[in-house]
Amino acid sequence: MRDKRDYLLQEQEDATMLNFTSEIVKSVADTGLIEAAEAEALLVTPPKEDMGDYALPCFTLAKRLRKNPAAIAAEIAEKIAPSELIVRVETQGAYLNFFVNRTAFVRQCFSEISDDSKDFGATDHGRGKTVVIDYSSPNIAKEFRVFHLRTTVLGHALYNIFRALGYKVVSVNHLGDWGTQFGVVIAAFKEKGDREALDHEPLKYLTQLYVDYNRRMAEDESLRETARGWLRKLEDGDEEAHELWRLFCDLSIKDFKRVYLRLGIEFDHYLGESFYFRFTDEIIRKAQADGVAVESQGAIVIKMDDEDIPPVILRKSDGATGYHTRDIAAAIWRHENFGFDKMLYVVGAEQKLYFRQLIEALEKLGHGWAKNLEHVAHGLYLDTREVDGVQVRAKAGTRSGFKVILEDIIDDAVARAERVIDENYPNGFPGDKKQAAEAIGIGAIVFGDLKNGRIKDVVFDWETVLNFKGESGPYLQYSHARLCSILGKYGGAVEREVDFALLDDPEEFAIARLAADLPRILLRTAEACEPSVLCSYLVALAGAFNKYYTDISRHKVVDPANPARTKARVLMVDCVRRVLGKGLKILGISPMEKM
RNA sequence: GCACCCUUAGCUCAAUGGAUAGAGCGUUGGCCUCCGGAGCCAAAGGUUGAAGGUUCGAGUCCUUCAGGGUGCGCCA
Repeated sequence: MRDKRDYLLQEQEDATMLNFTSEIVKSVADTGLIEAAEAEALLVTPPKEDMGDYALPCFTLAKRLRKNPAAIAAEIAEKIAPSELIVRVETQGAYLNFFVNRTAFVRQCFSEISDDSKDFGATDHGRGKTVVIDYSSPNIAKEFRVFHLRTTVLGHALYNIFRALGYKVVSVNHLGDWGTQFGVVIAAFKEKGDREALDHEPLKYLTQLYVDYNRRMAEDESLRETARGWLRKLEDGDEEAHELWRLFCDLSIKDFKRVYLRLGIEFDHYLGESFYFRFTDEIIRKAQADGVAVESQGAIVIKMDDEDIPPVILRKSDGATGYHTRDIAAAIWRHENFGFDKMLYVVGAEQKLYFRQLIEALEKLGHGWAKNLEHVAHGLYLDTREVDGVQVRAKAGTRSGFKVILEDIIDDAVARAERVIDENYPNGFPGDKKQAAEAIGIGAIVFGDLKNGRIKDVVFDWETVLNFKGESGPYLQYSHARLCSILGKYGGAVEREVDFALLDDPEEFAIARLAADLPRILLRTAEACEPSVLCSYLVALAGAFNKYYTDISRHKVVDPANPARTKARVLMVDCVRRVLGKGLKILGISPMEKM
């Protein structure tokens, strides 16, 4: 028995990482100068390692106690006796700095992470709760463009995060498969449609038809009328219109699924707007009967409390239903069928007003649960281009002439990954090169998107996306592959009972602190619906390990001359690998074992 | 015109109201006899758009202004 304190800790089988913070909170609360809850909220990590492991700023106490904050800190410090977990308390000005028992910390951290009976990072935060996530939701008959990447990748990451936190998660792809655009596409196809071209590249061809007809429609009112006519026929159940619509939908979904498959995304439900059309008549009838909806300028609308906000249009003056009507029906149907506690709409920030209207309309219709709907707004992809010699930013879209097909971007990133593999493996890659390139290219694109704060507009920059160095998906994947490689070099099974006192290097403690943070990071990510939090965390973790690893003279992991230390370090490597791998999977990126 | 969002290093972005504002890219200079160089280290780069205010403490909260973006009844 090397250290009695370690023995004591071993008996606390269900100890969690939070023990360290709760011990600190308890010790300061015991002084009677501050409440436990307040202390917990104030607890921070010092900016520099030598200042301590946890810190409590005492400024807020100064006013209440009418004393100099530095004096208060000193007073508290004096009353705290060292314990098994907290070995020392120091003051620096008004800051109270705590130093933990690092061996105990490292033991607890790595024991928990390596415990296969527990899913480290997972919590029961969402047990018994259901969250519905509405994301991606592309429009039928329109190409899947780079703009869709944000909602698709964000929604998928949120899906994984909420699931990790114990929620029941239902993903819904609210396909844009109804509305005026179908009048346009059917009219265009009837006019000069080519079945062969359609079968060859459905989305590309349908988009062409749409763009072309749309442009001519702006100048020719009769074309507009024809399109409106086809939409009416579609809504009235006309057989020919319905048949064409079905064909366009089937071909489009097939194209979308090919992209989703590459991104590793599956939806629990593909329920487009057309599915909810059957409920809209009843909703409108009831809204009118209840006096919630009124006639206005030939349309049937729900007026908003704030007169400056335009009303929700349930039925347009031409008799067709609106986008809002189908979303109202969708929300009600989902509430009846999924019984959600929360529903997230992962949709661009430009639709903020739209969702505010939707929620208010649902509340007016008597659905109190509408307060559980949240618009998880994200920024736009912007394109930079020169106009009259100046760089301007503009929304990337078909109309502006900037057209980037998502699949083309994926292909380019994958091709780039393949080139890098060829450079690094002149004698051939030991494994499935195509598969590796696919995972790396997609990792680059997915991470390149998610690392941005979601509300920020993203300027699409090839240089950044295709640069696999630095803060990138491939950097994290590479770090993971290297961790795997070290374990492969070690060869044996990872042992969990090791001499933790041998992990006494400050860098090892820093790695443990980061690794131990995963559960807290996942909670923060979910609460803010902000996967960029998890992204920064993973970069910090990988960076801490890469730094440690590079100093081979001091930190050689596998060292036959020192078997006991090797075992301890191998456990640490395995734990970092587990945390990094878990984080990457949540983001929707493949953790590579070799690349 | 009105509403909402954004503005941090040359570029792209970080920073639960807390200590000296951090990364990456790019630039310059280092580091493979040894577990994978898609890595690591270092240098240079800042009046956090401007001015007030709240606070013990503001990149962060409030007000005004400037610049940019987005939206504003029958597109989805």
